Formats: sequence, C-alpha cells, structure tokens
Amino acid sequence: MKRGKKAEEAAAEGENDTASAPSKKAKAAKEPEAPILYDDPPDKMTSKDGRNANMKITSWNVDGLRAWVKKKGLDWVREEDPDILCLQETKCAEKALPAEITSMPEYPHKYWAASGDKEGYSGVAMLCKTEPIKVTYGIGKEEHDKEGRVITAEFPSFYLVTAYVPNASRGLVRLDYRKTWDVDFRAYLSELDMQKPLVLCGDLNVAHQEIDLKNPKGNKKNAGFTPEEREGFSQLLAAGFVDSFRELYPKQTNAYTFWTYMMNARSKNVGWRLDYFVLSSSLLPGLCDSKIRNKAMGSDHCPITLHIAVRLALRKLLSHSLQAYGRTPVW
Amino acid sequence: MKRGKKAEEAAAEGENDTASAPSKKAKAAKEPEAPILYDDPPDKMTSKDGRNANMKITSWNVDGLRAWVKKKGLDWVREEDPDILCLQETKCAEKALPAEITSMPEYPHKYWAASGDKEGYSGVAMLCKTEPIKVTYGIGKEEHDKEGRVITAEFPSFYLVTAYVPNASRGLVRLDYRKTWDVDFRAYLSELDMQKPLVLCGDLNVAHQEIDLKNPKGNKKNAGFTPEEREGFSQLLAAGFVDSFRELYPKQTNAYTFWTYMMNARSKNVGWRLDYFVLSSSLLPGLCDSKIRNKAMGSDHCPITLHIAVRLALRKLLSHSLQAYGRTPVW
DNA sequence: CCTGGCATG
DNA sequence: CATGGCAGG
Repeated sequence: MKRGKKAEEAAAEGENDTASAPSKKAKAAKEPEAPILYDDPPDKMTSKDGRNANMKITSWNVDGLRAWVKKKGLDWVREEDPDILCLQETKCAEKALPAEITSMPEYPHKYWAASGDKEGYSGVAMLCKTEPIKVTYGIGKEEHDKEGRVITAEFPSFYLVTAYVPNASRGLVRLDYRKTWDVDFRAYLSELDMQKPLVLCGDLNVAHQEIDLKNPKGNKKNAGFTPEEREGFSQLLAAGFVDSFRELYPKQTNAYTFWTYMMNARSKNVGWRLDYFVLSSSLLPGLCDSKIRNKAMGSDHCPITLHIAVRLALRKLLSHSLQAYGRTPVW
Repeated sequence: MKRGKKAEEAAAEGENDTASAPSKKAKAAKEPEAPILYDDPPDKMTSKDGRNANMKITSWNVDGLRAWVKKKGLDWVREEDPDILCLQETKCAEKALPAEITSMPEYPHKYWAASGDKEGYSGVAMLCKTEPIKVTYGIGKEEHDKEGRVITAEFPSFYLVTAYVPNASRGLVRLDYRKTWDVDFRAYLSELDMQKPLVLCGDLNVAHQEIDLKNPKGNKKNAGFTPEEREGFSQLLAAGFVDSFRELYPKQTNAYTFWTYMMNARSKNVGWRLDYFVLSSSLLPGLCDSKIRNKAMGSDHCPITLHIAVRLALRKLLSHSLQAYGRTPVW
C-alpha cells in the first residue's frame, strides 16, 4: 500500500477502546455496532427574547462545486430556500462555474472568491436574495488573501463573514501557518465587530471540544483537533463570540458536519463538527436555531442553517411605513 | 477555451470538402450524413495454400488496462478466445494489475512490460495459452527500452512481437524521436527475421496510406499521418514484411481501429487504422484472415485478430506421434 | 473525451 | 475515497 496506517484512519475509527467489558464467552470478534446517529430536531423559529426569525442563512462546504451541482446540491438548496447561501471549497474559477448556479434567479446577488495560485483549490462563495451594502474579499492581509478563503458582506444590521479556514494538513505541515491565520483572522473579526455585530459561518477546520468529534483520543495530533487549533477557537470565543450550535445544545453528542469519505465514516457517523455559525454576543438574543442538515448529501460535509432575528434597517422600516401611506421611498 | 482548434479536430472531422456540388437551392446547413461503417466479413479459416488456421492472435490497445477490465474487456476476450492476447497501453505497474487478469486460468503464461519512468504511461502485455520458448523485453537499445513498449516471444516456428510505437504527439514534439525509433525498430525486426519469420502486432501509431484514415487531407501534419511516419512504415514493408489486412483487402475503405474519444468520432466512424498484424513475407502463404473487431468496446481502439496456419514444431509433431504409440515424450 | 497519476482534503 | 488539475493520447 502507498500510505501506511495514518491520520485518516484515526480520524475515521470509532472508539474501539478497552472500555467494553469482556463478555462471559470470550468473543473476540467485534460486533458491528449500530451507528449512533444525530437527529436534528425541528427548527425553532423564535428567539429567546420572543422575536420571530427573519433571516435564514445556510453554509455548506461543497467539496468541489461542479461535482456538487451534478449531485443535485442545488435541488436541496432550493428546498431549503435560505436568504443567504454560503459555500466553501468551491474549487472552481469564476469562468468555469456551471450556468445552473450563475443564472440562479433566486439569488440575484452572487459573490465568488477563488484561489489565485492553485486552480481548483479552495474558493468560497456567497449568494444573496437581497443586495448587501458592501462586499469585500479576504481579511486585508496580503499573505492570507491569495487562496479565496473569505467573503464579507455588510448588511444593514450585521456583517456576514463566510470562511474556509486553512487545513493544517497531513503531518501538520501547515499548522504554523494556521496559527498565524488564526491570530490574524481573529483580529479581523474583532475589528469588524467593533463596527457592527457579525455572523461568521463556514468550515473553520477545527473540532473545538471532545464532544465535537467521534474519536477525540486518536486525533489529538491530527489536523483539526490539535491543541493549537482548539485554542485558536477558544480565543475567538473569548474575544466576544458564541458558537451558536453549542450555545443551544451544550450536551449534544454525535452532532457532526463532516465525515471522511474513507471507510464508510458517514454511514457509521464517525464524524467531526467543523462547520459553525459563530455570532457576536450581541446577536445572541436574536438567535432562534442553529441546525445541522446531516441528511443532505453531495459532499463530505453537510450543510448547516441559522435562523436568526436581526433588527431591520431603519430605511426598511421607513420604507414599509411610507408604503402604508401610499408613498414611494426615493432611495 | 484552453486549446485552440487543433489537431484533434482535424483528426475527428470527416471530409467537409468542397467536393459536394452545390444544390439548386443554396442549402448551407450540413446534413448529418449517415456514417459509413465497416462491416468486418466472416472469418476465413483457411490459407491460400489450403491449410487450416492453427493459431489465433488478438491485439488490442486497451487505453488503460484497469479501466478496460472494469468495462468488461475480458469478457470479450473470453468470447474471442485467442491463443495469444497482446495488449498495448496497459498504463499499469505489474503490482497494480487487477487480479481478474493476473489469475486468468486460460492464459497460464503472462508477460508484462511497464514504463520504468512514468507511472501509468505506456506498457504492453502478452498472454499465452502455451509457453513460449523465450521471451524478451525491448529492442536491445537502452534509449528505447525504458517505456515498456515491446515484448518478443519466440515460438517454435515464429517470433511474435507486440509493440506500442511512440506517438509523435501534439505539435509533433516527439517526431524526431519517433524517426530514430522507426529506424532502430526496423533493424531489430530485420535481425529477428533472419532467424525465424515473425509476426508483429500492436499499435504502430501510423496510418499508412490515405485509405487508412477518414480524413487524410486534414492530417498530413498531425501525429500518425506525417510523411515521415508513413515512410517509416513503407520502409518496414520494403524490408520484407506485409501488412496482412491490406494484403487481403487492398481496396477496403472505412476500416479503422482507432477513433478519438472526442466529438463522437466513433459513432461517425471517423477513424484511423493504427493497429496491424505485420508478417514476414514467408508467413504469407499461411495467412488465413486479418480481422478488425470494430464492435468490441472498452477502449478508443478496437481489437484486431489474426488467423494463421503456422508450421508445427518438429517436437510437437513427434510428441503427437509418440503419444499415438502410447509413449510419453521426455522433453 | 478518455486514461492514470498527483496534490489536497 | 472523493475533489479538481495535469500530462498524455
């Protein structure tokens, strides 16, 4: 074989620990245990402070947009019908995008960021029903902005940041880079947060706590669960942000958003929670639900969806009032 | 687009010449003409000199043995059931060969030549029901023998050489190398021919005459139909060899063994005859038939099959006689 | 338009 | 075990 038993296997293996008590009849053969699945509960559409959700955002690492489109990922999107769709690992230059997505009428406002260096590597996208006030690419630091990893959209009452955080890679060869990324990205988010509250979504390429992956023991030295990456996430939260899913479901086990394609990891639910909606604390009162759509197929990640009540922009409210009086706003 | 209109298109285009007389009503739109197919006639199993075929050889450029096996190429082989099977462009290291072929009981004697440099490039094979006296690899010239292009098997009454001749490539970047190959390969074959007559089969990567491809006009500057490559083949014949198919069917048009995968060339029978059984002239009296199996799918080439009457080896005849007397030969 | 390899996840 | 890109045909 070309590669020895390595990271992926640890990543994919369930806990075959010594914990299981020996049965009377010494049966060595491992029983093929029934997988412990996570059944995402019905969407809650109301926030703690009693407001109705008025914004629905979906994030999905599609692992190659072209293949994902062929696998009918867009059918699922049309069904889910979020206000904003964020995609990661599009692996597609803008001019090579399938017409099926570039011409999608539901989302007239589409933003693409592709890797400048390597073709077919990385890349993120944001599709919006309503036009953002402003859209920017990258995090304002040359060294991080060549790989199409971040799009920031400013909306009246919040920033939406979608990110595909650099993988530390096999053998952790890119862990050092990841550490500087984590520092700089956190600084970028804090900066934004001083202007307006923000929602960060995407593949953050880290499982924060042991509860966030099936096999924490075997993965402490593997990309996505090193102490350094976990600490990076902890520091992000310490800077005034909240992991929306864990906030709502602090004890929920077996809730993952990624499963390696290898060794039938997904059918055994041997997975990781790598995809997040992270919110500025000030948005927390409006949080309605943070969903894991783990039945949606088409990638090695599943989509996640956020329901949130955000304050409407003043001009929107005004426009609404004016229309009630039969007048048309001039903006 | 990445590549401009180039070689392949000329290769795949039919003759949209100016020849067609303009109709009364100037109809510019090209009619989708019905393809002119070649229907290989029934196998002739008797030679001119009245002997029955006693040797059946099949040659097939499989364009990747592993994919070809998955596409059920071996089912066709079992049906055809040749005594010897020669394969080109196996693109597979010996240790990566599928068990389905390495364990094939019909052919106990199997010989593999793979490219030493590039993995998954070139490579030929020979599978035999009866064991050859001797098998050699390459043509005895270092510079040519690193790419797994030739296997020679010595049988009692003839040599069998299977070859995958170097492609001159796009832009003819390897035409110079091909010319030295042609010289050296011809010398090698002449050398062998002095010992025993030979059968050469395989993908010789040249369409010899205009009759041997659909679009000769458009391909005079393209790999496989340059004057240099055609001349190389002419010189091979001049050295005392015969193109068995053309010998039997001198006027047969539309008989091809290769169609580019592009632009539906195969369904339109826009092809090339690149695969041959070339015989020492002294074997000509035993030639029964030279077939083009153009219905067999699984590659961009189709297989070809030779029926020939070869003289049985003396020891074989003797063995046969002895067994008639109830005695066992000791060789 | 196919193949097999490669880097990356 | 998937993706997309690449060389080669």
